[in-house]
Amino acid sequence: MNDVPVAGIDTLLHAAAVVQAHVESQLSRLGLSLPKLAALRVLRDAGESLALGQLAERLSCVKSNITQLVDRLEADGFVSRAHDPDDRRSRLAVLTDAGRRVCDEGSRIRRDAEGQLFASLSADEVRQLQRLIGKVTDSTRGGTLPPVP
Amino acid sequence: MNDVPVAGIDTLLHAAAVVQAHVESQLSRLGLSLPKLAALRVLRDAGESLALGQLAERLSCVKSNITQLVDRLEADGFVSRAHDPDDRRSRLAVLTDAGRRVCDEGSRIRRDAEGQLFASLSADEVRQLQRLIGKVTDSTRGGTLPPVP
DNA sequence: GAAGATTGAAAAGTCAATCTTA
DNA sequence: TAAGATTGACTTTTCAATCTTC
Repeated sequence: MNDVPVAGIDTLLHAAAVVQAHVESQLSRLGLSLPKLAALRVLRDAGESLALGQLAERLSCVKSNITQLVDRLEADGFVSRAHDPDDRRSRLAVLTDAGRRVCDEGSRIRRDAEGQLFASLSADEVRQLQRLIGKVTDSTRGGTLPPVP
Repeated sequence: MNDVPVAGIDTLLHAAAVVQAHVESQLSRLGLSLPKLAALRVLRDAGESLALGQLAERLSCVKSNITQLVDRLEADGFVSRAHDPDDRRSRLAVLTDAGRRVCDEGSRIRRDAEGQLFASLSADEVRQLQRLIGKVTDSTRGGTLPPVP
């Protein structure tokens, strides 16, 4: 009946939406989105190729999502699928030359955008922000808030 | 080449995902999601009904999104469409009895979840978090960071 | 012509079911 | 049977094109 905003689900979700939109507007000129860039970075850090299941695990998402994300990255020419010589069930996502280039450039753009977004915060404020966000994030884990079945 | 995480795009986006998932896991037993609940709350606060265009504006999203969101809410029985007597182009979204009930109950759930998520922060820490997030959000506006065309 | 709404296509995510291989 | 990947259905969002009405 009252609905007084106690603290800030909306504040947090709105800020995330703003930040995401800002970074993606910069990435879009490379034909990249944040999910695409994240996948390319995981591949690069893993040494150019990874089984789709591994990719799903490292991106903390479900396997069917990866199937479709790799579909789009393959259509973009940033990744190709290959057979796993050790297990014929498994498919490897392999970074192409174009994928490697766009990953490096996208990582630069992302880092610059991050710098811009947090430029108005002092180093101490950044640490504070990390700490406070961490307290919120952690509150959903560790039995403090048991998940509703 | 270096990719040192300067501050925290990932921290912020991850926290938002965690918070959203937490709240939606609680709302799901009512058949509600955050977008659905937000729409119901806007309707309730507007006095039970609103033209779809107004709804889009107050939810800060595009009109075609509202068309489909209202489709789903109508399928749920929480909203119905009506004709605008003053303008035959316009459609009104009208809160049903079930919609009103679920809006009230969803608002309670949302408020409780908010309390739980921020329970480990002191009142002062909550203010700090709001202030710091506000600085990040504001950095994308006001000419500090002109949008890339 | 411009405003209001809808439709169709796309990206990103989830889940459930299925198909192939181990 | 279980693991790996895909497919199909659904939600949420955007954009472009369209249709009706002003």
